[in-house]
Amino acid sequence: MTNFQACITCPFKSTAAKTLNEDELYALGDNCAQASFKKGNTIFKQGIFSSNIVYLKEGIVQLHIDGPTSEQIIKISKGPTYLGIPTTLDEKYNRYSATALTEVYACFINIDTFKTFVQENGQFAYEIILDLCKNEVNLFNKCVNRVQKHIRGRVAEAILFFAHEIYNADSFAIPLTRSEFGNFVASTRETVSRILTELHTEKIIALHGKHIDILDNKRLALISRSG
DNA sequence: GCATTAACCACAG
DNA sequence: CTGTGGTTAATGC
Repeated sequence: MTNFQACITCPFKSTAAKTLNEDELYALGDNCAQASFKKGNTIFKQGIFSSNIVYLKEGIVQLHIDGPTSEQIIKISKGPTYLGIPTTLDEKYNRYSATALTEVYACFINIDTFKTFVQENGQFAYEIILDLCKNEVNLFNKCVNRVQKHIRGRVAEAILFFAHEIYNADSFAIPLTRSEFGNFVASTRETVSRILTELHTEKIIALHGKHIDILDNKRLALISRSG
């Protein structure tokens, strides 16, 4: 099975890839490979040599880094999105890892092909830069919030993040264990567990294991804001 | 001092 | 793996 058809007709094309002309799309198809991953699989790993840009077509992924004391979840991303541009373009070895939180379909794009597009197609390069910019600003905010908000605010923010950015719904199942959730909001599983039951008894959310229904968006947003 | 916050520990289901 | 209770260190009033 050849790839180039897949790229031309791919329904998950990135905004950047939409700027590519037919020849470039064929080139992309010839220089990338698709792979699928099951929940828990490693997509790429910190410290391992990397020569591909990863494009996440479908699925949810956690990016994590081996910190001074333990593994730290940096970010949770949902496809379609690029995954490893910062860790591939400028670095010989991956500076962080990506692990599937759901079933994942991803394309591994040859780095030289990707670089050629950036160098020769200004529109493509612009869309990539735009993406990286949004990302950086977003992470700046996350960084400040993680340091300055109280744990209740961070948990509330995380719930709203899943609702708005990942599931686009007020009812969903968190793709993390309590322990991972704790890690994600820079806290512990015990504390997160307590806050969640608190929010439940306060009728701000309905909680059934990993399932969360947001009952009171206003109060949740208030808690997220006021920290 | 006294209260609050949140981590750490331990144990049960 | 998760929830809960007790303990404790740090911080604020």
